[in-house]
Amino acid sequence: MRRSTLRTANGGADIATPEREIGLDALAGHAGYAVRRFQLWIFQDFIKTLAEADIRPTQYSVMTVIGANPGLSQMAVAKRLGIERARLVHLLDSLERRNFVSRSASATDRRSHALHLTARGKAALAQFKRLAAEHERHVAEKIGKENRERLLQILARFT
Amino acid sequence: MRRSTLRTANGGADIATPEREIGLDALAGHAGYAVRRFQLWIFQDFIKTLAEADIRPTQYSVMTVIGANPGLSQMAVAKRLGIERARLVHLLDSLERRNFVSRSASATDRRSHALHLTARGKAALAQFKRLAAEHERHVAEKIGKENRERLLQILARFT
DNA sequence: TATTGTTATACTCTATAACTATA
DNA sequence: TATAGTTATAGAGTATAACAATA
Repeated sequence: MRRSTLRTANGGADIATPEREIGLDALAGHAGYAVRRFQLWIFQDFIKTLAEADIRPTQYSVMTVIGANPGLSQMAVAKRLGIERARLVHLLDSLERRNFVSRSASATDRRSHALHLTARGKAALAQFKRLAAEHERHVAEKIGKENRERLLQILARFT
Repeated sequence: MRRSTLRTANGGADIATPEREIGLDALAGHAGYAVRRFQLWIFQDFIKTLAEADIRPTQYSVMTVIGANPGLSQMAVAKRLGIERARLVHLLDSLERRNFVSRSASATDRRSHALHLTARGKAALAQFKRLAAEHERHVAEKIGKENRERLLQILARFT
């Protein structure tokens, strides 16, 4: 492999180019690139921090919205969170299998299901929220408390 | 479907709850949720803006880094951009098929390939960069020029 | 006719593991 | 032994299309 090299203080020996020496060129000016890398970091930390609960970000978002808005239809949840309705079917299947969420018949529209957390789901969500708050502290530690708040403010329009 | 309703100015008729009326609860305080929604918006705009060139964000990032650092190995590109080396193989296959990138034998390590843009790749990348700059202007219009710069600053450590 | 939930398909992405040829 | 590139597989995630039941 042709590797560019650089002089160092260690007696002048050539060492392989460290990762950070590879320039990003135009990429450095693209918000999307930085946002994507940050999002990967943040999801990895979320998954790791909530690993003991075996809950992923999307599952957490679905349970949180159902918990705060009992009786919502699948379409309403899907639209609110920007999830495809076809995908929500499988997400709910797995949450129902774990007895966190129930689909019951809607009183007014026989096409749709009313979504509720079960008693077990409510207790579980309380735990998830504690762990998620811990994850959020990791974010604040990583980028700074004020930067985190600025970020939330700037991006509020997308939520 | 059981739908919460609200009084409106239109003579007091009940209307279905609009999406925005569904509360996010704890989700509103999670940077990851906002970042994820923003990232989806930004990638969609990128893909749409570069549709005429048929180039996606990851392909663009790979070509930009190779263009700025000719002769890099696949491992070096993969590590720098946080892409799995197994995935980079397929990404390069498609870029090579379109004659944008070449894999040539490394002079010093017969296990690795030296990556270069072809003449056609260089010309194409110049066009991609013009379109990507247009996409970046959409981002600035969406969140504001200063907010975009603040964002780049806050997230620079992840790039 | 349109909508809700469902099923199915295809393609992208992520995460591994294993193989080969080299080092 | 370890590394670079490759192949393969499995699980998420995304994007569609089509269908039955119902509006």
